[in-house]
Order: sequence, then structure tokens, then C-alpha cells
Amino acid sequence: MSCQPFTSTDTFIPLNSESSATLPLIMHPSAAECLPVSNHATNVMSTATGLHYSVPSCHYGNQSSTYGVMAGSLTPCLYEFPDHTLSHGFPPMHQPLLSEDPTAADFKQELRRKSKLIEEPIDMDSPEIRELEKFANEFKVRRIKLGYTQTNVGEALAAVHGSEFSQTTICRFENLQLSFKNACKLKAILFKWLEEAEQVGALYNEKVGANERKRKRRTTISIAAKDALERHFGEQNKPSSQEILRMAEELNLEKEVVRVWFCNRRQREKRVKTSLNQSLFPNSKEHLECR
DNA sequence: ATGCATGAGGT
DNA sequence: CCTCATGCATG
Repeated sequence: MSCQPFTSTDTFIPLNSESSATLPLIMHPSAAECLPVSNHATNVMSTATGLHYSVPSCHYGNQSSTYGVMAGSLTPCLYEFPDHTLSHGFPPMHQPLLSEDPTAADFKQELRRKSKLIEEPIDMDSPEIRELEKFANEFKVRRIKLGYTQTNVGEALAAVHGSEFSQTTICRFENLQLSFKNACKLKAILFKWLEEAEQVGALYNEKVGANERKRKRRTTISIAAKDALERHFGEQNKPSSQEILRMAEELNLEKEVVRVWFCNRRQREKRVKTSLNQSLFPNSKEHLECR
């Protein structure tokens, strides 16, 4: 395709295998709306690479799908508002023509729906969100100062929390790619850890147990398929089982894969946008109030 | 850093 | 079957 993934990044380069804050990839016409989230505030130079566990000899490679065409540029995930808070695409399409008491049933559903809608009042101007954002940035800086990688932190968290977290989660926290609620929860934990870690001041080695791979291989969905899925998602973000099956057959994917794709897509769609992206003005410098 | 996956808890 | 929090696997 017309896309070319990063060229470097061999296997593991301890230093700068990441720093991919550029996101140069292609954008699907249907989803090119969000800006890439990059490290803006501070000048942290490199994110810790999370890949330093030794890869044994994973040779399960029978992937017939086209590789190298990473199309992961769909929605660079900034927080977004839940559909009901902002704009949404739910046509009022429930007209249950059941037998007995459509009114009651309908009413009930309506109620349920409503009570659901009245939950989190998520304001992006909320001081809480500002604070969260600030903490996330600070956390990263201090974490690096302590010499911890995201993986290290996740492991060390067991001490102050009880259980560990993955590199993924730490990463998502730092980049505010979690739901507001989730981020708040993690913030408390991370805050606690940070304090203790800074007191001790040194990185104590955690055990690095040999990992067993247990999961199914990640399915690689072709760009064409993703494109099709995106299109479907545009008009129906919650397809029925039937529709899912149909798409699956059409795209030569397992039904489960399609179902999960929609789940993940919805989840993404729902991310609450914190103010993390005040730096999304590529043109204007930064402040526009001076003078 | 992020895509696809899992599993717990809800309906 | 969904949502949500999470994470392995992979780009």
C-alpha cells in the first residue's frame, strides 16, 4: 500500500526504539480526525522501551496475512466524550412490535437507558482532569528520573498496591488513554508508588520471570477489511449478531474477531477527552493571551 | 505505542 | 452479548 511503517527499529535497541511520537502513517478517509498525541509538555527525550524481555524463539509464525502494513492510525486516541455527552449516532430506533405491552416494555427500556445516561458528568474543563493530566506528565518525568521503565513501574506496583500492572497500562496512563475513572484509580496508586520510590531512590530489581505464552496469536486485519469495518461502524456501531456474521463472512474473518473489533472500536470511541490535547494547534505557537 | 484479546460483571 | 479494565503480542 501507500504506507510505510517506520523503517528503523530492528529488534531491540535499548535507547530509542520508541520515540515514535510522529505517527506518520496513512489515515483512512473515514477516520482522520484526531491528532496524534505526542509528548508535548516536557522535553522527555525517549520513552522507555518496553521490550527487553528475551524472546525465546517464538516461531509460531504462520501468519498468512499481509504484514508490514500497519494501519493502526485510525484513531490516535485522545479522550473523547461518550456518545451521549456530545454527538452520537443513535437513531431512536426502537419500536418493539411485540405482542402484549409494548408501551410498558418500551418504557422500561427507556428508563434503563436514561439512568445509564445520567452517569458521569465528565467535563473537560474540570479541574480534576487538568490535575490528572498534569500528574501524568509529571509522573513520566519523575519515573524516568528514577530510572524506571514503564515495565519496571508496573512490576514495582505490587509493593504498594498488591498486584502488578503491565507496561501497557502504565503507558496508557502516561498518555491519558484510559477512561477518566480508570485513570483516577491508577493515579492514586501511582502517586503512592512515586512517593515511596523517590524516598528509596533506587531501582530495586524485580524478578523477571520467564513468561509463557498462552494467548492466541493476534489476528492481523487487513487494511481493506479495516476500512470496511470502519465504514460499517460509521452507520451502525452496534451491529447485530447477524450483521456481524455477515461482515465476517464477507471479509473472511472469524465472527469473533469482528465482534471483538466492534467492542474495541466502541471502547475507543468512548474515551473521555481530557484536555491533554491543548497542544493540538499546530499553527499557533502556544499562548495566545499575552500582550 | 497500540491492535486484538480476555474475563469479570451487567442486562 | 455488552461494557470496562487490562494485558499479551506486535508494529
